[in-house]
Amino acid sequence: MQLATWNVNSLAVRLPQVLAWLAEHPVDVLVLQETKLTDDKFPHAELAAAGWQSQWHGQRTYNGVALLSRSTATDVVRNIPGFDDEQARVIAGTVDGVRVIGGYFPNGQAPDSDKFAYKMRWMSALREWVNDELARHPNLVLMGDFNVAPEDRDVHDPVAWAGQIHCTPEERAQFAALVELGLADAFRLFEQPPKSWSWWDYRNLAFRKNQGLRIDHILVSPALKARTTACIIDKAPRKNERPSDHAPVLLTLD
DNA sequence: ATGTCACCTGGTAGGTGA
Repeated sequence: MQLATWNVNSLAVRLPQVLAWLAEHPVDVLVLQETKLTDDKFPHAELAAAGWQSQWHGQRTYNGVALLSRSTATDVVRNIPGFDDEQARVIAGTVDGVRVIGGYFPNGQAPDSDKFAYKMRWMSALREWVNDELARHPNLVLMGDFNVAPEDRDVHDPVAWAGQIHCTPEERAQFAALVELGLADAFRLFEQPPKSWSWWDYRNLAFRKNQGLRIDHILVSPALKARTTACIIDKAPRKNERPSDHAPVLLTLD
């Protein structure tokens, strides 16, 4: 079984690239972030024609998430239960016995901003809910754009980024708290090329210079960790004409 | 080099968020 996550930065713009990528990587599950589509505009027919069922949770202009799957997703949940949120950031469902939670974590903008406080509240609420979900679903994967670089080795220039958004101690503590629920960062279960990033700023020729951050993650429960055989970042779509600023992350299970 | 992109409003540019 293969699962993947990709922040597409507008599905209206990137649908052809998603279809092309799926044709090359016929994964069982793909969660998308930043679809930036209202629910009435979601391209479920095009995805169905290619062989993927869709569950989606969108809004105007910003955010928006989706869960694409070969098999039907059941027990679908939109956003964090009990957490009042105007923003569409979570889609969850059970596919082939695996509980899949796809998240577009808040960016947080700057450590002293209201948006950062929201990011902290959001991550705390997510953690409490994921803890409940883990009790119900031993086979669980939490993946998406976390907007957190967990360690300095996930940052191209740790000195320049020290204390900046994505790299603050508070965000890293929130990430660590998710891991402490019993989840494993699947990417770090394997030897990886140094300077592996999942996001490169559109500015400053950052991709060409490989100046990026690893902020897109796949966390697996203990039962799934035992089945995990690979986890890679696929940089290829970042080389497309008109790419997303993020690359997909791919998980392979036995 | 703050060297980009996507989307909105309200218009042939400017603001916002990332």
